[in-house]
Amino acid sequence: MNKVNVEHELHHFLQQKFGFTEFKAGQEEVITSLLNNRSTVAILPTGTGKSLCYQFFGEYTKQPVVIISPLLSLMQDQVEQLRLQGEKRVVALNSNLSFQDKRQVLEQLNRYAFIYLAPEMLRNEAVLAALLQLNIGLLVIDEAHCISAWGPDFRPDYLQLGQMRHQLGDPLTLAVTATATKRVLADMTKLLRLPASFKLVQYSVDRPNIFLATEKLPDEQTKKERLLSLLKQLPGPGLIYFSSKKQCDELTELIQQKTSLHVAAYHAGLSFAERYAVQQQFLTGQLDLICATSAFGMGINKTDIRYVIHYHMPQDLENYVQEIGRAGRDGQQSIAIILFNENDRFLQKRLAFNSLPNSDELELYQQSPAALKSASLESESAYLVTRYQQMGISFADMEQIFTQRRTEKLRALQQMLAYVNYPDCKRNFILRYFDEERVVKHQQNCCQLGEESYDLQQIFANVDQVTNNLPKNTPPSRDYRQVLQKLFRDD
DNA sequence: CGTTCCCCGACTAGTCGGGGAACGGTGCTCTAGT
Repeated sequence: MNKVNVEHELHHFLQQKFGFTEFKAGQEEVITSLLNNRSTVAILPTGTGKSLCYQFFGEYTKQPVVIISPLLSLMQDQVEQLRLQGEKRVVALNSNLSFQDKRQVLEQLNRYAFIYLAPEMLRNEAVLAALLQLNIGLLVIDEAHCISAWGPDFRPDYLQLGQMRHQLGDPLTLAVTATATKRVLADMTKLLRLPASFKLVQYSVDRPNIFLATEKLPDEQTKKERLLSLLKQLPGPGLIYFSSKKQCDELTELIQQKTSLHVAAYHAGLSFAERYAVQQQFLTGQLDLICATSAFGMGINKTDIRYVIHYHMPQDLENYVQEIGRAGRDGQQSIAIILFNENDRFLQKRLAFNSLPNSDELELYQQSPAALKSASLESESAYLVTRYQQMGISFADMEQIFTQRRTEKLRALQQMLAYVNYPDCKRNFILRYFDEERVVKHQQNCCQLGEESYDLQQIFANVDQVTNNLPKNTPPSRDYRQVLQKLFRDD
């Protein structure tokens, strides 16, 4: 079949199976690359329908697709979405399944077209054995930046994915993410052990419809006042990010008291059910804004978020771009604002340092395996040391790895601070950080230069059209209570 | 790692400063017992 016919057939299939008339940017390129049997890394901006790429491949080739996903809620969403599309041969193989259900799924794994699981699940030998029986058509690493961002100090099983991939017979692989610097891309390909011939499909991280601003405030009190005044002026819905659960709760309460906005907090201190309820209320428009920690956001498909405010700047620009990328997916004008106080830098510094075991800790654990064992249930760093040991990494190497990792984190934080203080076009700063050679011309509605003031009314001049102009592909709204009941019917 | 805040004792009756505590994000899985 010649190229034109193939293209025609892919479009025809897209229309028939998914009901779309056009591919979004990058989708066709990724799918074609996979159909040519080339492992692919896809760096596509948020909201471009990355999951369609592998869904299409699975449906088109009728081969099973295994998706490695970082979060249970993300798997849940994707499974539901596929079921809504009429695909019933889909399963999330995780700890939400009862022992019996899990055994049953594993015995009949070949009945499923799409299998979701977390990297930790691959440690389970029964799971690995069942996957080996399968003729995997495509292995997908969803949110693949997690390999580099979470693997070394938080989710060590991400570091094992390359070995797991090899054990599964080096299947055709697709790694997808919205953000990756050259260094993160190098981490991904190395840790996944991708063949040198892999195809890179990369689009700019730039989101031109998001105005970028940073404001320096002398103290906490002025910061709060500025936040409240912004909330009274900004069109919603919106999102505020915090680096502390405590302050996230406190500010949620303050906003409830001082404004008429409907607001809720979202962080890991809440139960799964509470988090799910908040998320659904936000998606269905019952909440005007969410105050959240970095726990919120991955896999959130809300197209009309108008602003993302950072009450605390994040630890690096990768996270920043991920977080502000949740705004304006409908393509309409949106804004990202960092409220910065000099003391905020210490908060991030603490977080960067304390997440990793220090040399005293390592020495203690090395001398006393009993101390390590008893601590590993409670202490994050002891758990990490245990897992590194299981991977066959010596204490000496661990010390080196953690030291290097700390240095990297500090360097990334320095860049974040440099961004906050950057006097020139912030958009260009981001593009440079992500190694893009392209330079954008600074123009109206791009960003705030230096510390000049910016005019919200002018930026949002066309916002009235915005709120009434929802995109056509909005998923059908569901009553979250029904879903919750379904999820917890056994409890 | 570094700031902030609170307590308390010391020199001289309210301020100075030293010590110490608090601050702090992201999630998977498995197990035992209900």
